[in-house]
Amino acid sequence: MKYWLMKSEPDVYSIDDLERDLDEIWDGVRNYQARNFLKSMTVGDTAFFYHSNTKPPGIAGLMKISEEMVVDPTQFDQASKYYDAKSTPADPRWHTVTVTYIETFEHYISLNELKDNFDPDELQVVKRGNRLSVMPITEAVAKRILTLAKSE
DNA sequence: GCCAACGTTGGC
DNA sequence: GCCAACGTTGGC
Repeated sequence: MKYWLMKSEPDVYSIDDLERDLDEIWDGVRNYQARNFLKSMTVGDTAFFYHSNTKPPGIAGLMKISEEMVVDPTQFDQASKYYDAKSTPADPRWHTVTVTYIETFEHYISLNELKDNFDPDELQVVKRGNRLSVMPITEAVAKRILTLAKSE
């Protein structure tokens, strides 16, 4: 059982969208380090849904991994901005996961609040200049984030 | 809108 | 294999 933080721009796809859809393929990741984390996810893992490029950025809720090693369909879709001409169905380059909605936090945890509570070493998202869109989180840090979400 | 950070591309 | 140019992310 592992814990993750996954970023999405709410203008593109928000936790409200996931609440409506319940399940969604986490497509469009085109960074190898992030992809490798996606490939190491297993069904039942927990992920924090982080809203990036919004005011304020922060953790909006919780989801779980419901399907692992999903081939990202957008890599074969020529109409998609995520189309990858170098990827073939026989040897797909981009794997991801399906996520399932768990809950939206009543208490949205802003990036500033995360910075007040965590060091960049233990929670990479508070590190200045961090651009990784999928990152692992230790169980201890995950528990502290959940405690923050239940406060106030 | 600015810009720091940093990943990717391509010439050599 | 190096590295400059370029593109993208994402906070502010």
